[in-house]
Amino acid sequence: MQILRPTTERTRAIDDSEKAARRDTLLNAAKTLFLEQQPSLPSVQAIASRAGLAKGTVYLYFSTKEEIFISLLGQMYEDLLKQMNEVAEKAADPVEEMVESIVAYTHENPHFLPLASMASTVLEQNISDQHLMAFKAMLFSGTIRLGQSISQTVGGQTDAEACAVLLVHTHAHMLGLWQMQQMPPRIREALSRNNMGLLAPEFNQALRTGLKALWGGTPSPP
Amino acid sequence: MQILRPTTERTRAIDDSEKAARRDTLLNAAKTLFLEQQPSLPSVQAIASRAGLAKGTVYLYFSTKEEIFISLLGQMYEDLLKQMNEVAEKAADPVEEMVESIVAYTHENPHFLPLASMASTVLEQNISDQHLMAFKAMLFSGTIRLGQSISQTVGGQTDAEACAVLLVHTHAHMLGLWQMQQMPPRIREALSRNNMGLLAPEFNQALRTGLKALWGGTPSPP
Amino acid sequence: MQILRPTTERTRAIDDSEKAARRDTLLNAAKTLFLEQQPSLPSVQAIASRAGLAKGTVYLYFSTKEEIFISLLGQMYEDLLKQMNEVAEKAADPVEEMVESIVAYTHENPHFLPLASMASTVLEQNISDQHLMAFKAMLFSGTIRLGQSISQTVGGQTDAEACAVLLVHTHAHMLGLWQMQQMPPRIREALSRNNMGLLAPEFNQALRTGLKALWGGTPSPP
Amino acid sequence: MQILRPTTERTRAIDDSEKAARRDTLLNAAKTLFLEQQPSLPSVQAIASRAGLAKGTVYLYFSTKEEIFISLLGQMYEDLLKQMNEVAEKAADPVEEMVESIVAYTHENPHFLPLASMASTVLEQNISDQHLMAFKAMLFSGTIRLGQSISQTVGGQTDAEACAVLLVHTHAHMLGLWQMQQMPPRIREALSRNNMGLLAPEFNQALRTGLKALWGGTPSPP
DNA sequence: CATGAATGAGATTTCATTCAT
DNA sequence: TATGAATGAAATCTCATTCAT
Repeated sequence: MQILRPTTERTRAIDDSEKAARRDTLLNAAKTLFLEQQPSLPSVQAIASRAGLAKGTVYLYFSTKEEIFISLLGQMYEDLLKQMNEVAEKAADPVEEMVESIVAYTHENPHFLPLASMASTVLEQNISDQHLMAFKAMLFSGTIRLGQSISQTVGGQTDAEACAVLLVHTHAHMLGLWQMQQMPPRIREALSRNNMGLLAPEFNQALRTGLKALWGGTPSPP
Repeated sequence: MQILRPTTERTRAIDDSEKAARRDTLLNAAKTLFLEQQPSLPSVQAIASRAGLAKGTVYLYFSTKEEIFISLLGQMYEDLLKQMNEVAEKAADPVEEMVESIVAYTHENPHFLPLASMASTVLEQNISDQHLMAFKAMLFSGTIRLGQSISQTVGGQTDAEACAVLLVHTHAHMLGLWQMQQMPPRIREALSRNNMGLLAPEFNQALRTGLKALWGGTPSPP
Repeated sequence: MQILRPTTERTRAIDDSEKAARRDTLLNAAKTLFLEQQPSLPSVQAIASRAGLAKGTVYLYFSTKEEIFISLLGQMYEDLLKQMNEVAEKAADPVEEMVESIVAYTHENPHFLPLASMASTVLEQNISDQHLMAFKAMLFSGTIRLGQSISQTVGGQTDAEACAVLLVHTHAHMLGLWQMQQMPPRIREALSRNNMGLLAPEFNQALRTGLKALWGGTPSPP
Repeated sequence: MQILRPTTERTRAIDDSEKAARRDTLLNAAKTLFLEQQPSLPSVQAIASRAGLAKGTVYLYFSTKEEIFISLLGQMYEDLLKQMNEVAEKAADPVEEMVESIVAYTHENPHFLPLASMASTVLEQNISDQHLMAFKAMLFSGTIRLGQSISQTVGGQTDAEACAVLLVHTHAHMLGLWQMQQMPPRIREALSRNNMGLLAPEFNQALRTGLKALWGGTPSPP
């Protein structure tokens, strides 16, 4: 009696879970290739080959290449927001821990900020309004929810909405800082040699500094 | 004795001023076209035609298309830094006035932030190390200088270096905020209709808020 | 005693009449879609969807897309030949009435001539020899039969074979005329505006003229 | 002193005659390939390779693949009309000689009728209105001119306009006949084996028969 | 019988850059 | 210096057909 049949042996994704798995395979292939050839998006052919599928198959799961990467990015935002939420709910010093959460996340997901930086200039240019709105809606609800968590944790003095606004600024700050320090290693070294390291701020440290300033008005619980 | 020959009839730029003029013609054409078809960069053919020149001629003045736009962007950063410097030197409330200076500049130069947002992901990917370093060096010295001005204006409690660091954060914040609110008008409207306006913060106002928080620790002169 | 089970709920065509019905459903879907998007053949996916079936099911009934349309075309030729036969058997002026029969048929079946025009260049390129021969055989026997009818009606001076040859010419003439006048409406209007209407002859009238000339030698019965 | 420099050594078509030559090279490559793989149009890549040029170069001379073939077809119609004109001007029996002219032309240019048969269903579907109108205008003026020649030759009883109309019918008949006899050799043989040769009329002979009937009313000069 | 996931060949077109003239 | 012809690498996306389920 056969019970265990490895799903990987199926050549067709028939039910929804198999389809989701195949979608994930494609997303992973896209992620891997993007990491290899940053900052340009890999071609659909390359993604398909890496996933062991045909080019046409990719278009069964995503309707444009950019949709693949928005999807990847959306997943990451969701993960990050969830992780920050968990932190916010039990943190003694939410700001400090949020920063650490972001820093850790970007470290574990090195394609997150490169992709996030392409969102407005590249990715959002070739996806349907519907997908874009879904992405934004997810971002919105996650931000609101996180704002509420933080507000509750730090006490009543900062309301949820103010927290949400601060989160938007946090996001902007993170994006901008990352782009500033983003450059080919040889350029970074050259800047460093010429004492212009100011222009290539170390991301983690700069983020801590920046966010503390931004959230500074928010009193930590005594 | 100079024989009068109308410069407009000359088809070749012989001396340096003529060359500079031709370069400017190209930069202006590039700027105009970019404004028309944001957020994608216009083609070299389009830039050349708009400038009344042939495609090959563009490559006598710039070695890649991206170099044109980095050049345009560099000019704008220079202008903005200079303008902020003037403000910083005589401002009563430097932070307030710096924000207004940025807001005014971005208003007068609507291609500034779109281009700045493409710097790390698009423009810097296809220019020579040399040009990139020149761009960074200009940015560096401008930042240092502005930091000094601000430091002097606000008094000795905040040193020049700290001001430079704050300027880097200011830059990051501006970039990130702009990217967050950047989206097709119909998406903006849809967000607004769904009470998700939080995700499309009004740039000027958000920048004021953000920068005040960032610079907040800096005491204004009594 | 037949148990009532609504045929529409059956998802499988078991007996031959059900299979024929399903085939007809597909043919109708193909016809409708072709009329909508002339002059290109609709996709198999579109035909299947319109018929309420899956794409793979189409291939249970036809082995290529072109076979669907050859089938449709064959049906129409059969109908037309039959209709002309009826006319020929009792007509006072067979040529005159044949023309009217064709004109009426093409009017009632607007997809007939567009498809017939694609026969040699598109449809016949992707069907099996067997199907092509069946199509030709049907055409042949129909032509022969009609030739005999006409021959009998008009009297012994024109033999059946000569009539069949004239029918082949009739067919050719009809096809060619239709293709000449076939063009996008805006082009037709432009031709008309420039007094080049000669190139877009009105089909019905031109067919009458042409066929009268072709059959002219055939004496009508006194 | 170098005088003769073979134009074929130039790698760039600078002046108009060189450009025309290059266009011809492409048209010839297209013609050759079409003859080899009739009835499908060769790919642009194949045409470019055959011409010893790059794919992009093709698009400097033609804006779509279909434009190449309409151009080829237009050239052929022009040649044929001119040739028929010469014949008509001095022929004793214009109809007879016109038929021979067509037969000879189609024999020497075996890609003529295959392409002409694709005109309305394939070629005209992907070219600009402008090119299509130019094609039609050429056809129109050639037809008018030929009609006048014929009218003059045969004497005043058939006016030029009637001749033009007959030419349109001649064209239609030729197209239709060719399509009827057009089929893969093995099918032709099978028809023949089954005594269905009627359906694959020998083009030259059938054309003679058809055109004589069409032009029959036109009295030859005594 | 029916399904629809998977395939993968193919086709068009753009455009930055080079380099012969 | 200036030109613009030529290049050719991409890149996206469609769709007829197959075949595992």
